[in-house]
Amino acid sequence: MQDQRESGRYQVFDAIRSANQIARIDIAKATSISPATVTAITSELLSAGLIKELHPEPTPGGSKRGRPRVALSVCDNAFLIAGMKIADRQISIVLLDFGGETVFEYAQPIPERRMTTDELAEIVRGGLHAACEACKRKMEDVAGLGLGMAGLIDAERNYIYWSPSLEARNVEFGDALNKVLPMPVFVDNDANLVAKAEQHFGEGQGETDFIVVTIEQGVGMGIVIGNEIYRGERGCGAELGHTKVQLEGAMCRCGQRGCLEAYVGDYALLREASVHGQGLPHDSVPALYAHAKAGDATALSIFERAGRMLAMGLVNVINIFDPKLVILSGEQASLDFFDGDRLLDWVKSSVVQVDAPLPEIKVHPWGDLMWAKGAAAYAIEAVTRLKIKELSSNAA
Amino acid sequence: MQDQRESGRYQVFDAIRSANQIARIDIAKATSISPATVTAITSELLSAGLIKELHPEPTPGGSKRGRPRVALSVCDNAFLIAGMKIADRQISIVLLDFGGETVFEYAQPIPERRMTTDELAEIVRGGLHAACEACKRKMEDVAGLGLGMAGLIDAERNYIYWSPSLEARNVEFGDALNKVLPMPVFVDNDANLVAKAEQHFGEGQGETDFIVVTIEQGVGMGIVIGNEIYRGERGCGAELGHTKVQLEGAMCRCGQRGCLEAYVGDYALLREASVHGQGLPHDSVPALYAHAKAGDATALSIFERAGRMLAMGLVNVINIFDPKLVILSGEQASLDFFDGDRLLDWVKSSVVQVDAPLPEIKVHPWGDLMWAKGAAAYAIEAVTRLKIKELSSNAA
DNA sequence: CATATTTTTTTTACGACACAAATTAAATAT
DNA sequence: ATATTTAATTTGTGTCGTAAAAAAAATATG
Repeated sequence: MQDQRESGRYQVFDAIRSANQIARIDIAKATSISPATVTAITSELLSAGLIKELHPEPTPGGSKRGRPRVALSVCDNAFLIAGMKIADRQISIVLLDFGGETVFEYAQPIPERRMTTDELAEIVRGGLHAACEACKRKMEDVAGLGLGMAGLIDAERNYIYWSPSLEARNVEFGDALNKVLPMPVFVDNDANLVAKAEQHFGEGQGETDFIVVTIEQGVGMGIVIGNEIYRGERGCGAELGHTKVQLEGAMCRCGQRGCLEAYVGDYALLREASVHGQGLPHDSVPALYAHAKAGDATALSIFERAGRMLAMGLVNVINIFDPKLVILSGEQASLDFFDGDRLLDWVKSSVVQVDAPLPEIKVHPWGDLMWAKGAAAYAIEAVTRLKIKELSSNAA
Repeated sequence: MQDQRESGRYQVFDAIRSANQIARIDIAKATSISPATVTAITSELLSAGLIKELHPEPTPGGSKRGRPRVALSVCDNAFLIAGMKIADRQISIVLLDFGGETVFEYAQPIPERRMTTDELAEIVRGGLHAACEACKRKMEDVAGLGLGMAGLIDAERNYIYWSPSLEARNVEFGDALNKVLPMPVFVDNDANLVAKAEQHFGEGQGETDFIVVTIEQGVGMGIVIGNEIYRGERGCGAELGHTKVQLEGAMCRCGQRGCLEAYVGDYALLREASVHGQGLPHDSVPALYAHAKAGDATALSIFERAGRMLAMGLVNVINIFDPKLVILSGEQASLDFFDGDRLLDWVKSSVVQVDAPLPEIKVHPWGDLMWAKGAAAYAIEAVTRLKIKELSSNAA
């Protein structure tokens, strides 16, 4: 984020991780760093134990003759990384090795939705401890923890302006966690972490600029510009869900009117159903959706309007950012509610028309664990940066 | 934009320009480059004629004793730079010296609004020629021309997807201009150029990240992130005016419905007035505004609704970018129409609420020439980069 | 089967660059 | 006159990345 100094080392390492396994000469090609420098850097990373040589050499892309290329890969067991998502009623934890492979998954219900800072910190500690126990690792083995939660969060400071999980506002949550956890912790808004997940494991692999829109209870957004999450001045931008789509519009749970979320959030759909009465279910979106599927005109119109509003939000994002790629990310069910194809048609007909290809819009359904994986990806990045910084200064 | 290689030289040069005059040691402090390197770089720039020593030494910040600091400043007369804005009915041209001081201003009516590519190129050439004549300079003296116009423009390619000034779509306007002009030309969307103008001459001086919203016939936006204009993938982002603020809303001149511009553009205001009849003027916004000022309830409500819609647009920008600074830029009259203070109150009450200072919102009225000055600032940047690149490669 | 060929990796030598430290320059204070 | 202070320049050093050369490790060939 701040300094691009140890860029060489980081670039090389990144090339290795994203390629999974790659020979030195291909690293040179991919990064346009000279082979000589690649040798220098890799030998350093090698002796630091961050990467390893794959000796059986499963002939990656090579040719028949000549010295065989020896593939490098990140040393999976160099560090253990944890990612955690704090949701309403449960926490999900994933443990990844340093290469990004899932080692263990774990979930645990939590008692209250809102807690004090110390209670929540204890929940985090306890959850991580339990997960480590369950897979017979020590918590001290975990080199970093990424933590995702809803709310307005300044990731650079591990600071929480507000979160539905916390009673207090303006919490130095990083401090509270450092008191009970031995490893560095990295807190971020969950939508940003979905962006990280897409970048490392999903549709954003290899892309330097894209936007992720998450659809669940609310609507979130993660903005990736130049491989970095864009966070704004105070770290609380990308609030697509509270973008206004109607002057003096529907009441949102944030207390303001006309927010996108007040039209497409689950509570917004149920609110409409309940007002109408007429036997429509108003306590479960899937149930309501079943009625729509069965052809109930009212239910259909509820989903249709919500979809149009969502399309409006997407259009605004595209008109503002002119991104190369937009990823619509959420659970399969949530995506179904809005009927991907119809949604995309609306979007395409409403963006500023240019005689150039429209931004690509990919729909990417995925499950609950991805939140935690995104958190872990964030932690892997941070730990890598730490370790490489250590390396650079040790060398000096 | 692409490579940060000759960063040292550029940083030093930039420090000199933005400080107007500054001693070497202060450059070192400001850029945290060592004095030794500053000496090396400045002597290079000096011998290239890009900067000069100010010998009378008007004691900048110095102290009493010791070797007196000698101030450096950019060599104003190193190059002559031109900026041009193409508007509906006229072109405005400004000639700046290399230090950013205005040398000459010039305006000229143009016959048609829409023209063929070659006609418009000829207008540009003719206008620049006339301006040079009028101040007794040769067109060959102009080292670069910045050109601003409305429309969807890919600045990096000098390519115009669409512009109200051109009959054709998808025009390689850079090529057309290169055929008739001897100097390099840099074309950009006018809203981006207002951002450049704010960055160099206005409220954006010294800021690395800010957003400029322009209010005139339409609504435009320029996004500055990390000192660079954000342009998006195809170079046609930041279309705030065509952001949707109402589902299935009012018809916009772009052919779509519900665009912000369809509520706050001048034609939108007049459309409302004309529908109502009742003696309200519907061919001049100032005239309509006079009625509002005089207390006409209908006229008032027209401006009020437009203002609320504009506030909605600003709120969306803030919720998405969480910027440090937003500059509202336009002619005094346009800003009056929307009543700055009331507008800001609406905005402040509708952004996502965080217990952290809100982004600063500055209102900056300015005149017609600023468009052209922004275009010139863009050209100065580009020419500087060219010259410093030349320097770097000549040294090698 | 020795030798040529090909391809990858490592080593070597060099040029860029920026910096710290030392030096020089140019003024004022005593 | 000489000391002091401050600014600018010079000098020598270390880092960094590269091109070119060398080495390594395989296959092809007569």
